Amino acid sequence: MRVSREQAALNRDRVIDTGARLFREKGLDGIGIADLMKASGLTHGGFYGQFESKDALAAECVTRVLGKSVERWRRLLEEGLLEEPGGDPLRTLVEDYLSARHLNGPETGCAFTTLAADAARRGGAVAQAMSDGMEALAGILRSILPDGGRGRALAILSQMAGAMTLARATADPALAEEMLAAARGAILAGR
Amino acid sequence: MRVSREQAALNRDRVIDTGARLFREKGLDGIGIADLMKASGLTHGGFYGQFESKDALAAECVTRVLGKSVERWRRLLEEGLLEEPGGDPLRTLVEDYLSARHLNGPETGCAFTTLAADAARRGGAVAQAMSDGMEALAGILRSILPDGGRGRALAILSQMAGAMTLARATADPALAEEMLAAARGAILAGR
DNA sequence: ATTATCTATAGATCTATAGATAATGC
DNA sequence: ATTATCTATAGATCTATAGATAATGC
Repeated sequence: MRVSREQAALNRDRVIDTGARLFREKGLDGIGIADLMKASGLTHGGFYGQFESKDALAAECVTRVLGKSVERWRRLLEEGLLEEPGGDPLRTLVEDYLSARHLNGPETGCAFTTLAADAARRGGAVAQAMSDGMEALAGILRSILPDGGRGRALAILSQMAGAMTLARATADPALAEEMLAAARGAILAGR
Repeated sequence: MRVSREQAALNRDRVIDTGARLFREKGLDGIGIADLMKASGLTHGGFYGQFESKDALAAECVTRVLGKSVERWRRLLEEGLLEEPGGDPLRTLVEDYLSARHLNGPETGCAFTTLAADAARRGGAVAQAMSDGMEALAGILRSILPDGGRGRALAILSQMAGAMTLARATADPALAEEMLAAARGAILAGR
């Protein structure tokens, strides 16, 4: 039954990865600990040896997901710079975020678009993880904006998150694509 | 036990109002039928005589909430026009939406900011109600934009919804207010 | 006779905990 | 000896339905 410390750490890590996916897919109230642990290949009761509560796991998942977004944005900017030294870094990020791939893959996408309302309701560590992620992503945006303004970075961040959130809530694929295109246009024109 | 048709219609209406509030406050998965009916002054089992399912009620609630937003926007524009004939209608709407009042009152606020992610997961009638609301609100925005462009209207709509959603998800009130101010600035400058 | 609402329940799920087990790490 | 994981369960909640009740509306 018992595994090595190393394996236990890997198991814990896998639970966070599973939560990161299932919470985005089903919402924080849409998946239970038992199913989450089963999807991680562990049993229900084992959860509470690794995490204090469901909220604590949710906060770790949000931190991980937004950390992955930071990594992705940095990589996109690096690669874009290498491929095309005089390119348009903001366009690179915006087209990646407001893409059909992101629209159709909420379970692997930005936590803002799937978990922001849940975070607002729960507050605490989950909301703190959201705040930290916002600061980090806004910082990246500032670094590639001509004036480097924090306000402009926050506006772009919320424009991107809002457009993807509404596009997914739509019953009409054409309206969804219009929403994304409109936001891409507004962000890239407003400079 | 049985009440008149008129009273039954009033009871049904009250359940929708209760759902409109509690769903926004707690999320679609955060409140059950039994508690919702109790909050409406009725018993659990009575629900299924009035609604086919929880999803069906949720769709009616989204329709009602976004209908109220349409009413509110129309009223704000009418009143603004009466008070100041040469005023700034877009500013009126944006300042009302991106306000501290709206930030602190999700249970009476725009459905986009509280229920969009849930609608994306559920699809069906709930997502259809979201789509219809988006079209209606975008139409109002178009009517007050100088070029009347649908793209610009959709961009403004998602900018407003996104900024409020992220502002509420924040653990830091200062960051929340920065987010709202940034979006107000971006929308009103981008004309 | 119809029907709005009621009580009661099925059957499934929820978070969290208690205590057992068995392998690790000292 | 410690501890990662297990089984089992408490106690609460979930959606939905069945069948009873009693007042309305014909």
